[in-house]
Amino acid sequence: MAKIKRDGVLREANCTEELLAMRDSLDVLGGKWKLMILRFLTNRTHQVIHFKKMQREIEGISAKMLSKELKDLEVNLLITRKVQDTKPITVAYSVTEYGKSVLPVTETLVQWGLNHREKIIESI
Amino acid sequence: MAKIKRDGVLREANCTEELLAMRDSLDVLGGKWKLMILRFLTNRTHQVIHFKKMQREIEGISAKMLSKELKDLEVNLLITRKVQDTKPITVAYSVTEYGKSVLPVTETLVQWGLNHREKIIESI
DNA sequence: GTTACTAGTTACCTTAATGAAACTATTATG
DNA sequence: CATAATAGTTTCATTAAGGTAACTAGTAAC
Repeated sequence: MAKIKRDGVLREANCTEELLAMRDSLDVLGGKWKLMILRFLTNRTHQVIHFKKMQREIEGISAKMLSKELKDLEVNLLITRKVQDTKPITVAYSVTEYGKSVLPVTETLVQWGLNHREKIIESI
Repeated sequence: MAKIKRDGVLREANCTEELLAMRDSLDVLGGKWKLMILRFLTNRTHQVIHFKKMQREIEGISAKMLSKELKDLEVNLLITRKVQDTKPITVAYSVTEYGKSVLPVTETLVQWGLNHREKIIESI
């Protein structure tokens, strides 16, 4: 296991410390939609993404949940929200550089999900 | 984006497909405790892990939740449960080989959590 | 003036998730 | 006989999560 420095001394990084780090991640990224939204936005950094577009393309999410989750992600500096002076007004959402740091997480989840589906299918 | 074969033709893997895979992962691994438990067990494949030990070392989990989550993980073939004929009886839990396939997921979450904590601290 | 689009918000409701504490059962120790 | 350890289960309660549908507000097209 890795060594880390704390309280001025080197000591063994114990499992507890790893679990606490994971708890931090899950507090910020956990729940049904946050990682989905981040993945969606990260896949489309070359496009302007509006609220309604996300609601249409992220299957199953309601306006209420989308609105709430977007606020949470913005507070944690993972996405930005920009009102555009169009008529009717539109709001452009995009991932921040920091938000892009979540990509390895969503990538492992996508890969695991694909593999899991294969495993389920071949077990029938 | 990667190409995948479906319906006998090659077509572009769209975001929807990635999101569906992630949805599958979250359905199996989501929630407050499952990834914590898997990480804990994966870190201790060289030890025998009993119910009470997990309850003591996974901070904040109750007997009820631990019991329920362990059942879910067992159903999905991610862990095994073995009753040992000791007095008092003990039950040994361990990750399966398939359960170990979740390691990349927990690893990225641990790393992201460590990085996130740093970022929070330096932003004060 | 009615319909439709944008981007949400609000109220109401149901279900899922979680927790605390008490409890069962077995066996051993003092 | 009381205490303590194992591995949970059960009951009761609360909180969090999530859904539906109606609604606001501004603007434009028909």
